Amino acid sequence: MPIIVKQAANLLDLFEFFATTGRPASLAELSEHFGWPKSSTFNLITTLVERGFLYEPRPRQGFYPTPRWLNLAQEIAHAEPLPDSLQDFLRDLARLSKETVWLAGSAGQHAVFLSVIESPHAIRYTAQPGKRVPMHATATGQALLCQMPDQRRAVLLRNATYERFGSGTPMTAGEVEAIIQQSLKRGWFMSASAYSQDLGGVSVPLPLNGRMLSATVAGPLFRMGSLMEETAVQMQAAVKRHFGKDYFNRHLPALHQLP
Amino acid sequence: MPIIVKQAANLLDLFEFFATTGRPASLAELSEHFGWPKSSTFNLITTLVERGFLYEPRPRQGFYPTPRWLNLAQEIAHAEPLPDSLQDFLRDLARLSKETVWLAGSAGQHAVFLSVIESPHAIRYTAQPGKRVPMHATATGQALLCQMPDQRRAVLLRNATYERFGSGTPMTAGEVEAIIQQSLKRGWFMSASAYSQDLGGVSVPLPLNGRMLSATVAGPLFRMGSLMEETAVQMQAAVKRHFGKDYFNRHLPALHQLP
DNA sequence: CAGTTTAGTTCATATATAAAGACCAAATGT
DNA sequence: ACATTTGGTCTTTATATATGAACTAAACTG
Repeated sequence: MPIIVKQAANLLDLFEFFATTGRPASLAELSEHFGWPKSSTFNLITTLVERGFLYEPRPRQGFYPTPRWLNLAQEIAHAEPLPDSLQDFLRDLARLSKETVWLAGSAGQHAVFLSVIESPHAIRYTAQPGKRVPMHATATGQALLCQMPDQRRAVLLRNATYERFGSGTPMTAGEVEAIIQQSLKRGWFMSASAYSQDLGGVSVPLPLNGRMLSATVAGPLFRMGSLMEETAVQMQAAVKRHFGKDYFNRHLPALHQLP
Repeated sequence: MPIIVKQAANLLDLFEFFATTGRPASLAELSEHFGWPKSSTFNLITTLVERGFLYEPRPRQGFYPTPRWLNLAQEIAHAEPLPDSLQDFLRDLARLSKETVWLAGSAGQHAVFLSVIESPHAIRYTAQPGKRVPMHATATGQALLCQMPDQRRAVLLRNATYERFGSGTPMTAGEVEAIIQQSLKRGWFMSASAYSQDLGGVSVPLPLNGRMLSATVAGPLFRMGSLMEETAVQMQAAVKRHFGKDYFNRHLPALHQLP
């Protein structure tokens, strides 16, 4: 249903492939690995080479991405950075909670993870930047939704596709809206197996100079279950420490402030 | 003639676009900027969003690449790094020569710039990682060619397309081979307007743990013209400083060593 | 060094896809 | 509150493109 541009997606696959293998790869290897016809693989590689994104570190030992990727990615990240204060804040959360923590933004009907610090526990929630979860069915997403103008939120929730992911998945726009209002009154957003099985999490909205973000702490329900309220208090305190005592008053008056 | 995968190239264009503008862009903006139909632009953006490579920093203010790009690029760069010693070496060359210096590897018939430090002079040679120049017609490329097994070099030179770029461009495989032999005997590779007009440069081959690299110092001919020999001596000395006194003996016995 | 296997390249064509245009929604201005 | 403009989405189809197959060149192997 969604229109995927095949060769753009293939290029991303290739990019991810090199990131995980970390080794040069020959045409034959790539063709084999992805199940692409040799000729197609050839064309794609040629394109990348022509544009200076792929080279041969060692003669006849295969191709590898040039530092150009890193260069461009750094320029991009540098121009519209997640402020250092945010990274500090995240690190703080990670340290206090010992669970996996992340920052998310929005993209259509989904929340996208922008920065992740994984828990040190062996059993933990695992994710990386770029991971997407449905906005309406997750605490992370709801903490984004609550920052939108009412009208836009209404539109988004109307167009959402309501699928049952777990026991607590909301199935109508009304339900989601109710959860959001209730969460604002409570002061934090909660998820407990609504989207990811056995996952418990606490999210807070985090508007920052016009950017619409949210922060989440999450882990296995058996660890998080009883600690949610406590985690929420910690999170709000951390927000105030990092972004100013009156941060919520100024940017999120609708959110209940915990003691 | 070369087969370019259009949508892969478009994706690269988009990537580069964000790196240069550094701002979020809406579908309409992108469509307008590239002259792509709205529908095509939509499809491409959708693909990127679906894969977690694009998000909306601010509601309705357009899309921007997620940190995922940076993440992957860092993993890639980290797994097969240009050693720090190489970067130090480059910096040293830049400081000594006050000209633009770079490191290059090979990709098909071209040399690709992997790392560049630009001259502080207002009039200087400008380049960035990913830039490609024909292997047979540049000092940078010839310094790579000389490291190949004779047979591979022969094949490459046979398949090369000989185009006249400037006064000194070699036009046959034989000419290139002669230049290479002569340069090895001299101890360094020279270019003077053979490919880039008014550009003078000195290159040395730089094989490093199996990798086939070359280093080049280049600037406008009016500055470099009389300093080539001197620059070459400095470069060889720098190589010995950074990679060991007997580096050339061990890795490049064919290269004449300057006093 | 000849024979065999593997790797890379080219090309015609069936097929998947990019794009034109119509449509819809939501801001913005009056 | 209405009209207008702007931004985003959907669908159909002509067309550009991905690919199978055939080919060439290089690397092994005994």
